[in-house]
Amino acid sequence: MEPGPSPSDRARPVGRGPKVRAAVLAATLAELTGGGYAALTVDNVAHRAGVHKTTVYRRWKDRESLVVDALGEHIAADIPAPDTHAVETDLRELARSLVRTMTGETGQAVIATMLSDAVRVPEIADLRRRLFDDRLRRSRPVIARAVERGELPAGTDPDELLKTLAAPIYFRLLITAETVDETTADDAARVALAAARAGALNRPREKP
Amino acid sequence: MEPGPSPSDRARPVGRGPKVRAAVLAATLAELTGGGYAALTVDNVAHRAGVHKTTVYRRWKDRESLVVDALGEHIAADIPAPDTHAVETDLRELARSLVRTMTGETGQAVIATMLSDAVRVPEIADLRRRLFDDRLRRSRPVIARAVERGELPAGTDPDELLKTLAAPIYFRLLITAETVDETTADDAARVALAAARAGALNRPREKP
DNA sequence: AAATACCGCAACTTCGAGTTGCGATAGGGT
DNA sequence: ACCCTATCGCAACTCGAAGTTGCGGTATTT
Repeated sequence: MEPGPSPSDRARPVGRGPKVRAAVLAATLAELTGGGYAALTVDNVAHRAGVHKTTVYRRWKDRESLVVDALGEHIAADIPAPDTHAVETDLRELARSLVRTMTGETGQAVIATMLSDAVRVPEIADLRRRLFDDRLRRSRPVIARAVERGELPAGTDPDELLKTLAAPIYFRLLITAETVDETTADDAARVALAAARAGALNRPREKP
Repeated sequence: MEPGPSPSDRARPVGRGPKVRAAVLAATLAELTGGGYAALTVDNVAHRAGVHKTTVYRRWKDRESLVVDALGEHIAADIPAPDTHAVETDLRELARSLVRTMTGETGQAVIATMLSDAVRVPEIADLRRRLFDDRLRRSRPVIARAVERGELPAGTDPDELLKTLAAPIYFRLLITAETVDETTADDAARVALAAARAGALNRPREKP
């Protein structure tokens, strides 16, 4: 479509946009870390961004779209993908990295929002899946290398191993609400490694 | 205190209470399974319970207290505590039992609510902790018996083992949103057992 | 059958989501 | 430097749900 009424014409002052957008999204995340999704009001976000409520509604359809956008900006995390040439340390570093992001202020706000009532919004459910899928995709090579080095059984399923590594961390953070730190990460790494070495994380073998 | 104005007098028609209370709490849980915590309105609950909104507010301070009560009625779960005289089957049965309650309609509503914005309510955070603590307390003997039988290393930490057993189930249900069934339970049991047998779930040994 | 505790009803107040019209403003092209 | 226009601020709305209040009706127990 794109009518393109008069491509030769002048005047397209689209300069104020990005600044406002960034300020509002930052304010949204700040409000999420402060009071959570339920306590997030568009008015408070606007005030914090130094902007009027109407401006927010001109750029975002509703509160939910705003939150979706704000979370979307903060899932493109930079995951190191360690390569220490030893499974123990690689797994430990992966687990510690996860703990760092999950216990950070914004990380906690992000995951809490994604598990809050906002889950009813399909886009947010998608974001939640992508959040872990990204991490999974970038961490798979670490496991593959360990298998190639012969440190893990040949049939080891990278995804199963990585989920086994992450699960206890999420569990303690979300369910039992224990304090999660490097020790938790190291324990998780030790458990996952033991299970993998015992062949409990192998791909399901097809029946002969 | 209890003034007890005239204990000899007659007429104390306190009969209508329990019926209303039960109806409202059931309606609350039904609304939670239907639309979640955010979509729960007192008016809808009242309608479903065949009761007027005012009546609800006469018995509960606000929406949150109502939800706290409704969830509280449904955490006194009946957990079997299997005893098959073999760790493999005991663990498998524990995991399967967890999967059953978590994938049930009310079970999902309960856990979703406890992770929703209602977490800001301290009572609900307490309930969430108690929810797993109860299960932990009743399952500990199962592990203790396995250790006594020599099926698990002497220093095995029951709580660590049970958390390792439960974590992947919660994880797949809450984070990756995979389908969770008996296979998931059996996999979790296999992984936890392998880790325990490798001594990765021993109590932290004091330094000599 | 009568007394009392409980409930239904309607009419409030308050607060946040989301909308609208108008006037002010800032940034880009010339 | 100047104008043009997209964008923003402001105020005044509608709407729905939380929570409250006073009055009159109903059920339950003795």
